[in-house]
Amino acid sequence: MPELPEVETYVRTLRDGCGDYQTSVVGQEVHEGVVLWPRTLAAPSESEFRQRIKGQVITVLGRRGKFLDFSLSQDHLLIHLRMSGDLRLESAVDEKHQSREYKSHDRLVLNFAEGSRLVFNDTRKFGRVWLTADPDEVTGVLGPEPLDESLNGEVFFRMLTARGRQLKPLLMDQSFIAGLGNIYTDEALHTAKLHPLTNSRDITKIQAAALLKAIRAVLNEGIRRNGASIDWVYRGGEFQNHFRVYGRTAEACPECGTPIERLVVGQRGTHICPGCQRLK
DNA sequence: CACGTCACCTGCGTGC
DNA sequence: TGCACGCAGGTGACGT
Repeated sequence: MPELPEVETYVRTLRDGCGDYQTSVVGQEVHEGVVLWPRTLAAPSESEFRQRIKGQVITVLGRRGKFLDFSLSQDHLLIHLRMSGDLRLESAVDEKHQSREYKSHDRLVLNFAEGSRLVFNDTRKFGRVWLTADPDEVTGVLGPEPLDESLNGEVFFRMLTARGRQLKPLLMDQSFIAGLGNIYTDEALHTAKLHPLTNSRDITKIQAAALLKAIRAVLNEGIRRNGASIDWVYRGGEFQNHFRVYGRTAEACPECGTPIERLVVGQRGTHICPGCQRLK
């Protein structure tokens, strides 16, 4: 499900409070960790997880690529939502949660000392959670953050031309750049007027700068619109109402009016405007 | 190193 | 109505 903007939205919501529940996970002491679907826990073992997380306090909530990074007193709790993961914070005073019931597809729960709880729900069971003293063991392989100022057109040009790969799979490779998924990659390539099959080695310096600018533009717009909500999983975002190409097969390109085409690249549905995005 | 294929999972929409 | 099929925001393990 989520790409960088959706994960960023979760982080901000959990950190700063949401809707009728104006509280933060930051400062919460974990009273108990409950594992409902064991494979959700990538590491450590379930027994060690429960023992080790008890009593730790959440001090900082951040994001690295598509990972949520909860800094705890001693460890880091890393969560990757993959395709269908969802997080919800339930208040201790919320009547309907007093029974402490679980919803279908709830996989892992953190019960906080003050009575509220954070629940990880994941229909497709692809999501994973890590508890580790060294988050680099998990996120160390990630490429740079696309919104990080230290990444500039010059650096990005060198990164692209150092490889000889199709642009779309390369942009979706988290070790190349962190946070882009199927939606934002299609949107960024369209904005930069680049075909997804273009070889990264053939990119000019100008095109590299334009692509980085496009990536940042679509990510920032996604964040500003609270992410994209498609289907039944993630609610609240509205970026899905502003897609230029993603999921708009046969509709008119907002730039030139040409019908948008769907192709498959690296097993993923890919949307392009054949007028704007030419393959040389 | 680049790329294709399958696996991991569940649920929804479509067409017969 | 039932049912097969294709599709879905992600990633990792293989084989070529």
